[in-house]
Amino acid sequence: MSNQSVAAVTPGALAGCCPPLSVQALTGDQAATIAPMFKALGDPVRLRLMSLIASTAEACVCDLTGAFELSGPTISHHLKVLREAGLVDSQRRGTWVYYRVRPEALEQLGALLRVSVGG
Amino acid sequence: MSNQSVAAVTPGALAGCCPPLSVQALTGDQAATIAPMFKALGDPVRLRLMSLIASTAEACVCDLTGAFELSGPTISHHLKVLREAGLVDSQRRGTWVYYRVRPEALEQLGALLRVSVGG
DNA sequence: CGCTTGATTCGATGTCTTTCGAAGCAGTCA
DNA sequence: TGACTGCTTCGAAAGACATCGAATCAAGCG
Repeated sequence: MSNQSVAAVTPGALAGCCPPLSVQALTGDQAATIAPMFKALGDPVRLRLMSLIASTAEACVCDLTGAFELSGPTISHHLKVLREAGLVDSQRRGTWVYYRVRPEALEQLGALLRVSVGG
Repeated sequence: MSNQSVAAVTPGALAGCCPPLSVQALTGDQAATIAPMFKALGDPVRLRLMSLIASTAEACVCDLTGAFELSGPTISHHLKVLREAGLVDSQRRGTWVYYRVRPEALEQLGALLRVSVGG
C-alpha cells in the first residue's frame, strides 16, 4: 500500500528513457522494462480503470468497483497490476483508498509512440 | 497475407476515437477495441519488433528473425499479433515479406496517453 | 473490546499465451 | 517439373493470467 511497492517500477527508471520508436529501436533491456507498462494497459478492464482514474483527479476504489460487474478482489488485482507497472499510485486516507495516475509514466509511453515528423 | 486480414482492426475503426484518458473515461466498448493494441505492445519481443520496424521504413522478416534468439515460427506468430492488432501491415514482394508500421495506429495510442495541459 | 465496512491477499480453477518442431504454402531458379 | 529458400500454419507442452469465494488486514464506531 506504500506509494511504490517493492516490485514496482521506480519513478526515475524511465526518465528520458527512449526516443520514439520511429527514431531508434529499443534494446532488449529497454523493451523488457517498458513492455510491462503496455501489458498493464492491454486488458480492457485495466484500460478502463486507468481512464476512470485519469479522468478524475483521484478515484476511490469503492467508486471504481461500482463501475464494473466484477468482484472486489478482481478489481483490486487489476489495480495492483497498474500500480506495479508504475502507472498509478495509491494512497489510503481513513477508510478509503484513492488511486491517481502518474502523469510522467503516461507521458513516457506517449512519447515512445509519437511518430517523428520525418516519417 | 493481405494488407489487413479478416480479424484485423480496420483502418478507420479508431479514427478520432477517443480524447486523451485524462480528459474523458472510455466506455467498455472503446476499451475493448483499444486494449488489444496495447496488449500487442505488452510483450518485450513484440515491442522490440515494433521498434525495429518503426525505426526503418520497412523491415524484412528475415532481418527481424535474425535479431532474436527465437525460432522463425515464434517471430511469425508475434508479427501476426501485431498485424491483427492493426499496428503493422505486411506485404509480400517476391520471396520476401516486408513489414511496416501503420503510423495512424501509433498516433491513436499516443494521443490517448497524452496528458492534458490542465492536468 | 467487538462489530461493521472497505480493501487486499490467498488458493483454486479454467482459459489464454508463448514457444517450439513438423508440416505446408509461396515464390525463385535451374 | 523438381528442388530450394522464406515465411506461415498446425499441434502440443509449459507457463502465465483473469476471475472468484474465503480469509485477512485496516480503520472507524458503539
